[in-house]
Amino acid sequence: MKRIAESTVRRLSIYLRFLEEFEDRGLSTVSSEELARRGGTTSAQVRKDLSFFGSFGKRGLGYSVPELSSALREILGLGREWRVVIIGAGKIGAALAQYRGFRQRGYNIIAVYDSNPEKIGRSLEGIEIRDMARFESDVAAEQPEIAVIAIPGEGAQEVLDRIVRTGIKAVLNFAPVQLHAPADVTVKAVNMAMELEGLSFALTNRETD
Amino acid sequence: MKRIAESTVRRLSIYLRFLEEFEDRGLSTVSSEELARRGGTTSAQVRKDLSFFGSFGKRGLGYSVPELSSALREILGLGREWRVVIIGAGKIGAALAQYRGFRQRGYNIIAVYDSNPEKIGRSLEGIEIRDMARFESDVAAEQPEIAVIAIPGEGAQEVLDRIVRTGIKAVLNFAPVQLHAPADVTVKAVNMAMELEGLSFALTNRETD
DNA sequence: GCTAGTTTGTGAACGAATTCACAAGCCCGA
DNA sequence: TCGGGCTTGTGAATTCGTTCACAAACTAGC
Repeated sequence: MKRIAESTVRRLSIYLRFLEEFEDRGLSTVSSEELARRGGTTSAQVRKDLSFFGSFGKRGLGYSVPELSSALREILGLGREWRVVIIGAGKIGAALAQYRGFRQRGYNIIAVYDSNPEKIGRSLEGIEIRDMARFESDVAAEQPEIAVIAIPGEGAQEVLDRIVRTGIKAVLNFAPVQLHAPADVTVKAVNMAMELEGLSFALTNRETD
Repeated sequence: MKRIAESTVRRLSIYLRFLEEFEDRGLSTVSSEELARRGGTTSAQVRKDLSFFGSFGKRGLGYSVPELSSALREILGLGREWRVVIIGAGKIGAALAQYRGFRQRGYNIIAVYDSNPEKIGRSLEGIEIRDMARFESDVAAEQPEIAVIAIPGEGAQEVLDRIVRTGIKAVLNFAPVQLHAPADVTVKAVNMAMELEGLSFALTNRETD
């Protein structure tokens, strides 16, 4: 398979969200034009994005909503359950544990880890908070595919190193630091500090162009 | 000024974070090579990024840490205070309100808004939860520059429309939906559902290339 | 079954962002 | 004060992603 741009994958997520909405409303077909308008892009972009994965539409008619959404779900890896562990039972970890969108899309949170004895043994929305000391042996036994880092920046690289050593290949990082991992491990960052700076940059450099 | 790529601005944020770390450690100069290694990019990229804004280094020596970090802070709009309002006092809104990194960098949360009578009048980490009905008149009086949307997807576009009508030009969106705004309003999205799908895509399409 | 009207899929053209490569400039030690 | 060793700043080359433009393929109405 040809290398797919990250921007393409992001747009596929967006298209899927609209398709699910259309599915709920019982619409049967949709054009690239319609998807583009909703997703804030162009119809050519939509068609090009889809063309990397195959040919899903009918000329003159558009795309079948159920067919395309099922194809996108398959492409995005939503056709199966994923086991997820969260590291850090602070505010962010807690907000993530309760987020319903996770389980809904097949991301199954199997445990939250923390080092704080106060928190260990309690539960968050029915999910057990476990001692971080157990992390490696638990991963060996339960084989989660995805780890979420939800701790402050200082310890984050160290935790990532531990995650990498267990063999987990996909990490979502909420700590506001740049992390380093081997090339075969995918790390995505959600960094609101960076987004805010993007906003103040835009506000600051507004009329100067 | 020439149009600056979003990716450039993101990297500037990353560089700044390292520079602040170096400042704390009392280091006086840094090379593009060092910044690149830490930031996961190349030295040429670092120099090109900076070159859009001026010439900050000394050939043969590198960049002065205090000078470059102060220049980056200025560029990123961190040389002043920004007034921020959060819409939504749920889990995400609460996590944001308590996040210390905000105030630290000059983002001053002046209020949280919600429509739930149970929550109105209470406070989150010392920040008042106000009735969403007051939103427009409060904004007119207090002139916040940045609004954060921290509510579920369904009401998000409607809230964005209200924000836009007040004249606020910068919005950070945590709702997992694609929002539409006029071109003069900058909307940044933090969408963990999308990031997760990027991860499961990577896991799914790993060895097939 | 034929024609008018759509909409896809995709090479080719374009534009944007990254990387290369090197002259220019600076520091330091002799 | 001169030369060797670094490191910046930046045009040019390259790579990557988006947009254009149109033939191919389908529907529907007559």
